[in-house]
Amino acid sequence: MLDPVSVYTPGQVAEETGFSLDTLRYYERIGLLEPIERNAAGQRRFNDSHLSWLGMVRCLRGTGMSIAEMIRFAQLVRSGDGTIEERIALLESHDREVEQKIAELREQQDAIKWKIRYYRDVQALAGDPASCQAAETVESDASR
Amino acid sequence: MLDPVSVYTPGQVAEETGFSLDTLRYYERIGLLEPIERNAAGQRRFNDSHLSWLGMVRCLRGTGMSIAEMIRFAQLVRSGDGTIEERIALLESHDREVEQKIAELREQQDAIKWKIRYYRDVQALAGDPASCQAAETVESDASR
DNA sequence: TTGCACGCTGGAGTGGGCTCCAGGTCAACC
DNA sequence: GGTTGACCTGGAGCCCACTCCAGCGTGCAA
Repeated sequence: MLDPVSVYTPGQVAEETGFSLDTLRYYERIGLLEPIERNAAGQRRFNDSHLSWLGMVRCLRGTGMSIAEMIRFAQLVRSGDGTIEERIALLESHDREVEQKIAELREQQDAIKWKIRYYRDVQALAGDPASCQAAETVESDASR
Repeated sequence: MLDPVSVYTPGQVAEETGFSLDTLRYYERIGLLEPIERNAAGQRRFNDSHLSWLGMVRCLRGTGMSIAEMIRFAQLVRSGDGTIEERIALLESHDREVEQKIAELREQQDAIKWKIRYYRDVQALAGDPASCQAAETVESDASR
C-alpha cells in the first residue's frame, strides 16, 4: 500500500502465513508458487502478491482442496484473463463440495451429540439399582 | 431385534458400511475392531454390534478424528461402564473440534464466494473497452 | 576472522491411512 | 474331479503432503 513493492524474506513469510520454510520451498518446487525472485545471494524475496496468493492457498487447503487441484488453479491464474470462466467454474465446484462437507459434518456432529446424551442418560441411571446391566447395550446403537 | 443374533459376512459388511474388506481387516488388526468371531473355516462373522460400532467409526472418521484417538475410544468402550465419564469427555472435546472446524470452513467458504464474485465483476467489466488491464490485478488480493 | 543467523540445494525420510498381492483354504455347484 | 467365488494371512507397497538433513554460501556484528 505504501511501498511500491514490499519484499519479504522467507522467514517473514513463514511467520506471516504459518507455512513452514520447507513448505514454502516445496510449494515453489511443485509449481503451486511461481518461481520466486532471488536476491544477489540467491535467497528468495517474496512480495505482496505472493502473500495474497498464499492466503488463497491457505483457504483452499483449509477447505480440503488437493494440492493437485490447487496447482491446476494456479496454472489457470498464470494463463491470464482467458481462464477466468474456468476459474469461476473450479471455485464454484469447490464451493459446492465445501457446502456438502459442512452438511455432512453437521449430521455427524448431531450423531455425536446424540451419543453424548445417551451416555449421560446411562450414567444418570447408574444410581438406579434396577439397571445394573443397562450399560451393557451401550454400543449397540450408535449413529444414525 | 428379531433374530437373536444376526451374522454378516465380510462382503455384506463391506457393502453395508462402505468400508472395504481390506479396511475392515486393517481395523481389526490395529484394534479399532475387537477380534471378530470366525466360523469353522476361519472366516469372519460380524454381528449387529459390529455394524453399529462401524457406524460410530464412520461418524468419527468423517468428522476428522484420527485412528489413534478412535482406538483410545474403542478401548474405553471395551473397558466397561467405569469409563463412561471419560468417553463423554472425549466425545465432547471432539464435538468442540467439529464445531470449530465448521466455523473455519464457513469463514473460508465466504472468502471463496467473495473471490467468485470478484471474478464475476472482472468478467462483467471485460466488455467495457476502458478496462483491458483490469484483470491484471486479479490475484493481488485474495482471501481476507 | 570468527561466529552466527539465515538461507540454499538435492534428495531421502516420515506418518497416516489405507490398498494390494501371492499363495492358500474351503464350500458349492457342474 | 474341476472350477468358481468368497475369504484367509503376512507382508509389502502406495499416495499425499509434507519434513528433515548434510553440506554449503552469504552477510553482518563483535
